[in-house]
Amino acid sequence: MTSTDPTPRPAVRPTRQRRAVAAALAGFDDFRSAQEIHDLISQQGESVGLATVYRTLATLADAGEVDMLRNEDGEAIWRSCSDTHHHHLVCRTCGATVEVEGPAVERWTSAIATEHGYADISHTLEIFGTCPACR
Amino acid sequence: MTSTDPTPRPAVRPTRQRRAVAAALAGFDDFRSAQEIHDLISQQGESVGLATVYRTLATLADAGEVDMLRNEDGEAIWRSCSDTHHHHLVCRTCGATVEVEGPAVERWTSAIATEHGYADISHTLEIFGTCPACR
DNA sequence: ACGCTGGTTGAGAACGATTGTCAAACTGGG
DNA sequence: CCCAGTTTGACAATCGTTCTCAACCAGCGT
Repeated sequence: MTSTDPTPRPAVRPTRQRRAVAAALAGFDDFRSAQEIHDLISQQGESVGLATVYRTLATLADAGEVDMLRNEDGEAIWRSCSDTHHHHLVCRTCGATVEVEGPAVERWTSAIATEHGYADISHTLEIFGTCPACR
Repeated sequence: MTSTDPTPRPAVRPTRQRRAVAAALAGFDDFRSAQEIHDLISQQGESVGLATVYRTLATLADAGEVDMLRNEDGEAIWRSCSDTHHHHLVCRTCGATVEVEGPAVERWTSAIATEHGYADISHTLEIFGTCPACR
């Protein structure tokens, strides 16, 4: 085989819209809803459809380039993230976010899961509180 | 004071509808959506409006008598629960649920939060996996 | 540079969960 | 039995998110 390109070739094209979303994500470090991100893009003079924002965020989330989690109302909120596994400490008033790591927690969850015979484990852990500035 | 009834008097009345929701909740031990609970009630011959199911579930959740969490689609799902603080190990295939407790995790989250100056802490922690029966 | 092919986009409709509205029905106390 | 405050239900209204589909654009071979 003459390097028959084994990769399925995702064919993700670098378009103006995707750049705009990436730029918007780079502009803040707390979690924002798709609507807010859409608004931010508009304020930056760009024009990107809301549906496209959703599509792009979903793609980025699949690629592991952004974190997506749900706030207490069940809305999806996103932000760019580091590539290591971590969790978040989020201010429920202003949204200020701190990435935290807890090896012990990771160990605990897999131990618990194994103990009950569960396989293929994943978990969600988010901490909400009021940050110093908002108290 | 002659016991001037300092409580705002919640006046939660035991109605047919509330009993029906409670009965439905007692009928299963995994998490179900409001719609599913509503359907279950119908199948049991009772007739309760969907809005009432939502209202009742919200009330029960406030009272701490049911757990409410969100599945991966962001939908709210409920089930009756024990009264101690705990988390869940949920099978992502069949929904089988195990309540788990992790004092260490509770301690860790509050420690992390305090360390960063966050107050009034709450947290969510759910573990998803494939149960023995579904493997 | 030109045209083709398939990924991408946008506007708006469609959707589905959840909440709000408001008059009618119900509950418990007096 | 009456009254005042709760609760309910049918349905409209929200709201976040996804779908639809024709127009558009990027990369590639010629």
